[in-house]
Amino acid sequence: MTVDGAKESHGGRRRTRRRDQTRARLLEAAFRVFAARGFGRVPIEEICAAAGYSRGAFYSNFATLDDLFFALYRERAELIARQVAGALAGDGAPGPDVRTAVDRVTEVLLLDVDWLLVKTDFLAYAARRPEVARALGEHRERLRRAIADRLARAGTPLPAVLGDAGTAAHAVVAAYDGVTTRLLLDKDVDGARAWLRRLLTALLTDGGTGGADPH
Amino acid sequence: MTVDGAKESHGGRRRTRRRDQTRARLLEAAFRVFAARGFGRVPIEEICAAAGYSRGAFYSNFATLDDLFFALYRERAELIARQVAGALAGDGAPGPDVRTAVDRVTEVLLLDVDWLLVKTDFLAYAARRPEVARALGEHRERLRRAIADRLARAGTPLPAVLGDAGTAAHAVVAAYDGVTTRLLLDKDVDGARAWLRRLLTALLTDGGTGGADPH
DNA sequence: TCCGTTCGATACGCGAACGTATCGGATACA
DNA sequence: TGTATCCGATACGTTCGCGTATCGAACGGA
Repeated sequence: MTVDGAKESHGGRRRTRRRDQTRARLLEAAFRVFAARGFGRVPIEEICAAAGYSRGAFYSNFATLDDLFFALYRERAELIARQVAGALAGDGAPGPDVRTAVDRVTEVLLLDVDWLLVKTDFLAYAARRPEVARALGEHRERLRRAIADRLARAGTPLPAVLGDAGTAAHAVVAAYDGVTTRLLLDKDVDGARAWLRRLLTALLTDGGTGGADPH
Repeated sequence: MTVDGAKESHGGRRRTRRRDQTRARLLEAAFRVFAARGFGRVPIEEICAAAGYSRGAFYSNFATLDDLFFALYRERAELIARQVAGALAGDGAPGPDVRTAVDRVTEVLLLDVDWLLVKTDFLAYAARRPEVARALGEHRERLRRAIADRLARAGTPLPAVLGDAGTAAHAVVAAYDGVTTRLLLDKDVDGARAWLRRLLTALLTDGGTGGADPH
C-alpha cells in the first residue's frame, strides 16, 4: 500500500501544507483535462502533467482515477449547491415572488460549460454504478429541497398541474437538466440562460395571457 | 489500408451478404456493451467477443471505435425518430388536441434505459467535437420539427409564454431531456413516463385550475 | 540548526490493447 | 462446378498506461 492519503480517516497526519496544495492542484488540473477530453479517455499522467506533477504525486494522493473523479465532482457540486442555496436565501429585498427567484437561479446556474461537461460525464458514470447513483441522487435531492423551500415561501401560487412545491422543484431541476443538454450542443450560454428563464416561467406561473380555457 | 468497408462510397463492391450480417451483429453487440460499460471504457476486442467475432472482423468493417459509435448512434436515432414521427402522424382518430399527442409521445419515448445510457455517452462525446455536435443538433432539429408540426396542427392553443409551436417543441425536447437525467439515476421507467406526461401537460396547456392571475 | 518524517520524482516490470500483415476458408458469379 | 474475390481469424510487434518500489529532497518540530 503506497496510498494512504486517499483515506482521510488518518488520525495523526503530520505534514499537510504541501500535500493539500498538490492535491488541490491535481483536482484543478483534472477538472480542466476532463472538461476538455472527457473522463474515460484521460490517462492519469495527462492530469499530472497538466498540474505540473509526476505520477508519483497522483498515487500518493489518490487510490485510483475514479477516486479523483468522485472527489472532484463532490467538491464542485458542493460549491454550486452553496451558490444556489445562497442565491435563493439571500434574495430578501425585492419581494418573495416566484419571478425574482427564477431570475436569481437563472443567473447562478449555467455559468460554466466546462462544469456541465464534467457533470454529464459524471452522470454517465453514476448511471452505471448504483452506489454512485445513490450519492448523486442525494446531492440532487438537497438541491431540490432548497428550491422547494424557496418556492413554498413564495407568495405566488403554483399551477395546479404541478401540485406542491416539492413537485414543482422537481420540475425546475428537470428544466435545468433539459436546458443543459441543449447548451452542451450549441454552447450558447446566454441563449440557454434566457431559454431556461422562459421555461421556468412557463412552468411556475399559470400561462396567463395565452389562449382560451383548456379543453 | 486494410480498412475500406468503412467507406460506403465504394462503387462496385461484390460481396455483401455475410459482410452486412457481421456488421449488423457488431453494431448490436456494441450497443449492449456500450450500454453496460460506457463508451470510452470499452476495448474493441470486448465488442467483437460479444458479437462472436475476432478483431479482424472489426477492422474489416470499421476504421476506428469512434466510427462504430457514430454509426451505432446514427442507426438507432433514425429508428427512434421514425417511431416518434409515426406516433405523431398516425394519431388521427381520437381528435387532434394536444393531450392525445402528449400521451402518444410519452408512450413511445422513454422505453429503453439502455438507449438513454448510450445517448448520454454520445452527448458527452459530441459536446467535445463540433462536427459531431452539429450532426447531433441536426438530428434533434428534425425531431423537433415533427413535434412542432404536430403541435401546430392541434386545436388547443398554447400558453403565451412559450409562443409559437416551434418554441413549444423546444420545450418538449427540453422536458424529455430533463426527465432522461432523472431516469438514468433512479431507473424508474414508469415513474419517468408519468412524470414526463405531467411536465408536458404543465408546459403545453395553461395551468388551468391553478391559482389566481399572474401579477 | 538538526533530525525524523513525509512527499513526490524516477525507474522498473508488466499487462492490455492497438493496428498490421498474412493466410485459409467462404462466397458470389460465370 | 470452378475460380477469382472477399471476408474474417490468427499471429505478430509495438506502444501505452498502469502500479510498485526506491530514493533524494522538502518540510515541520525541537
